[in-house]
Amino acid sequence: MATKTATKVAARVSAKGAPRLRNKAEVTPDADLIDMENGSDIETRIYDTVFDSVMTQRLRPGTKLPESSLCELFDVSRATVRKVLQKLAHDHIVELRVNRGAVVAAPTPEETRQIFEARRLLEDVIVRLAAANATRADITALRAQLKQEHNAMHRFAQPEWARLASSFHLRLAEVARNPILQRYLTELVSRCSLIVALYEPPGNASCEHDEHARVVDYIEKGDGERAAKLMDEHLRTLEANICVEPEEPDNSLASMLGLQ
Amino acid sequence: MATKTATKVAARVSAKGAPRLRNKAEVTPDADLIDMENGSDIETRIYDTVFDSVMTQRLRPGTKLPESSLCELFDVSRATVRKVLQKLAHDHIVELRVNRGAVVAAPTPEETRQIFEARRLLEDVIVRLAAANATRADITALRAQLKQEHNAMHRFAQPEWARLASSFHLRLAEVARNPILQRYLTELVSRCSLIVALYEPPGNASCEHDEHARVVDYIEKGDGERAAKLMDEHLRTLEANICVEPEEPDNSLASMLGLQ
DNA sequence: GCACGACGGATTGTCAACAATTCCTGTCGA
DNA sequence: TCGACAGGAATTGTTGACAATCCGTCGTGC
Repeated sequence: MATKTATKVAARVSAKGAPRLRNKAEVTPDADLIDMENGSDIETRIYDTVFDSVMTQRLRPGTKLPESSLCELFDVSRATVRKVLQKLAHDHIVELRVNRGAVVAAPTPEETRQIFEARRLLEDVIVRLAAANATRADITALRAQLKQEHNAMHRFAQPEWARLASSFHLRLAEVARNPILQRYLTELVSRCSLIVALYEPPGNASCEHDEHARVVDYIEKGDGERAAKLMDEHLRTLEANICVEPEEPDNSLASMLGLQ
Repeated sequence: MATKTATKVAARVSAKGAPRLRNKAEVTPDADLIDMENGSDIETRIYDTVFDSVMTQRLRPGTKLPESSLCELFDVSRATVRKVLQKLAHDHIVELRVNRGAVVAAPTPEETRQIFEARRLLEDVIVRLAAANATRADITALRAQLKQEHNAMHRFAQPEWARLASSFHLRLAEVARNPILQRYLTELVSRCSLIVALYEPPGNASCEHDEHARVVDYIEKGDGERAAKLMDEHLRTLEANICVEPEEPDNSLASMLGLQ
């Protein structure tokens, strides 16, 4: 049964992603354009698809990711899928259990505390850097991002909005002009999305739009101190809104069937 | 020629590490004891050996790491070596170029600036956490670590001392009680060692012992503010001591031959 | 004498088959 | 009715061989 569920979810993933490939020749032409770092096109595509599905909470924590399913979905060999899963595991997006395959990571309450603490401290540093380095163009770009976010919220486009709200924090890291800290924050933000998906009180908002806007205001003024303080409160609110009770192993079947 | 050099270096690596294995049965018995996370014993051994060789500067930046050499040195298949190299690449210890194999990473001047900036900011946060969370036992352990460091310095045991000096920073991160930040710092410290190996002014000391000791003093008093300030200066000194001139492509042959 | 292109060795990327383990399910006995 | 055990299907780990690519060298033409 678990297998069936995973397959169905994976199918949705592929539906969202680019159309299936028949062979390598089809994907080669435009590969160079997207190519970043070292990933050989198709690998980054698989990675990004899974990653994006986790960020938008279509792939929920604990979901199994069988190699064979991913193979036929993306029409690649197991070696390729395997490499991608390794990378996702290194980024703590999935958990790799020996001889038992990969599942979407499900952080424990203690890990949750550590992740949020690390994120608060890291964003504090990043916001100050952003306030020090922001150009006029940066502010304009951030405001454009905020507008998109605002629109998505009013359109009740939940997945889109969740993505944009997370994206705002990463854009801020861009302005800080330190790719290393940006990479660390990327990992933490995605893990936070994971946590929200795991412990979400149904129908709870993840990020207040106004707080984002006010952070940008302070950054524009170069007031890193106030911007950092506001961001800290913003993240504490986010953390407080998730109910992280140790009733983790419960929601397996009974609740899904509406019993209990 | 490059291949020859790499092989020679790798040979030294294996000489330092545990004795060669003939087959799997030999290593299985004590594997469970060392086993951490998910790595299947032999993989973590290869990883640690390479990692340690980089940290102690036996493997210099730019050194090639051919798969076949590592295969016969550790008596494993290419798939295993390949997995380890992927992991090392993810941690930015080696660089993986498509179709051209792995080399020990050689950070550019710009990357160097980013790494040191990230490290300074991260250690600032960590030191404050450590000051807030340190127990009596932690202080005792840190002092013991300092003593070892002191001894190694006076014995002129350079590689040992370099390892211990880096290790001190990581121990501090342990005291901060946040494994995530600790992992980030581990990555940054190892990359700094890499940089020191790349841009080292011959015979230059990497870490002042006294500064480490004074940081511990402040932490014992719970004075995170002063400890952080001191650590910041300490790291700025370290960064200032490496000469990162953009004459990177030059020192290839002329300087090696003592000409120019 | 020098630049350009082709060939061979070496190295890496990819794949498919085999071996080992786990999970599910059905049966037996108390 | 419940627990334990065993068999089989499904999934993962591993290996070896094959294909593609890169590097150094040689040869040819200008």
